[in-house]
Amino acid sequence: MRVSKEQAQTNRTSLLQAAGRLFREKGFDGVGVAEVAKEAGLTHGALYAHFPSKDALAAEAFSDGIAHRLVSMRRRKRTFEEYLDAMFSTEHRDNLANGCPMTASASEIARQGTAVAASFAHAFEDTAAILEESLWSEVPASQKRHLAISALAAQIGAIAVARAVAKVDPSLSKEVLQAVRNTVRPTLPTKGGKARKSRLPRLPR
Amino acid sequence: MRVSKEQAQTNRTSLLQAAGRLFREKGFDGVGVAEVAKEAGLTHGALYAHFPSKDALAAEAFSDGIAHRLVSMRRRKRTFEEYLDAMFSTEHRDNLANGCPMTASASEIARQGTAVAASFAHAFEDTAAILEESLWSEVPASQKRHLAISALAAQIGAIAVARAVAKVDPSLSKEVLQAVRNTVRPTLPTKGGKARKSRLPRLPR
DNA sequence: TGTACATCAGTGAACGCGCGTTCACTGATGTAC
DNA sequence: TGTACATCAGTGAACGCGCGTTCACTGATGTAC
Repeated sequence: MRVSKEQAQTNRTSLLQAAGRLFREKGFDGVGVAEVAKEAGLTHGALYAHFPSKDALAAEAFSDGIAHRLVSMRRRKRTFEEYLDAMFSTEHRDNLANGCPMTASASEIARQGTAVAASFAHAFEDTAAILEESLWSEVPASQKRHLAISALAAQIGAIAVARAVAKVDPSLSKEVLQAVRNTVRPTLPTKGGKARKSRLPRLPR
Repeated sequence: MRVSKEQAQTNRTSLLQAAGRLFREKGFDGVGVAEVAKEAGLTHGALYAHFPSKDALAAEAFSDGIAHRLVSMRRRKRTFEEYLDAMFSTEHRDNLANGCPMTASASEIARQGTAVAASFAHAFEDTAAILEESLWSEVPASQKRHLAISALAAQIGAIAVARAVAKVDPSLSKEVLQAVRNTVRPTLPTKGGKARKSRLPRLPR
């Protein structure tokens, strides 16, 4: 039966959230539309009143998931090092459902439709831009984008590997996170002596 | 009808190769057993004379693909920098079919069975060990494993991202490969002055 | 070496199943008078 | 404000389809004599 416009909008949001979470946890091919609808408290038929296809749902759920992450990153600003701590943490590794959509689906994106790929590209650029802003002023401007991009891409690999081996070799899993985390930490310009690895001045709050 | 033992062995190998290639190209869920069998010149029923299930086929095809890569890496030794050149190349990015199985399936491994995950863990350790040996003696022994692991994991992320955005933003795709490649290059100990980024003495052949 | 027979890799029809999608229908919502 | 009616979000049965797996059968291979 018909529902109010507010209720319809709420249902649409529920579908997007359920889809985002389930796709992150089980992959695009690992979840059916019926499961998504059920999780949102609806039947599968209702889904097609909101989205023309599963593909369209996937693309929109991905964008939506990223948008929420960007908002929360911008709201509570952190230093580059603090972002690294969060990105390479075992908590992030173990939290598929609420983790980064890019990280969850990285190797599957190339096999999805163009809509999902375009969402991914924008998500990557936007997230890298936030990371770039978090780098303190000591880092030469010319290197900031370079650093942000490589930190983000390297983290996607590190988390994917850490998740893959987590059950089978937990110590390797932690080792990978630590190794990559240390590698992407920027090297500051030398001051007469040897190069310093960053030891973090905080951004003004 | 029955075939000779040699032929049966050949067919088994064909199945493994076809499975490896197709799974790399389209993902585990993107290929059916019928397609694998057809690619190997057989019917789907024959597959079950060689493997108990699709899962078992996937795990063995993965191990087999890695084994072949390790053999070819060990045969033609390269320096660490040469490995990096190959790993972060656009050729590797565009060659799903013959690329690294770990890179092709990274974010899907955690959702597969334990057999595939165990194969992945061994593959990662073995590949990292070869990279570690390729690092020239100037690098402190204590850092070698660390460097090898982070280069490998970071590369998996870089290639995944580069593949995801290749169609939609080719210049970002190249930028990611270059940025991560430069980041994982080891920093040599300083000699009185500033730190040097590696400029590559060759391994003895 | 030649013959009879057991073996078993490979074939292809058939199985149940869950998938994405469609559609006739329901009934509360929103609207026109 | 009250009534009649059009709208349309949501339901659930049904669609065709391809999936992984099973199995009775085939016939060349391998083996025992």
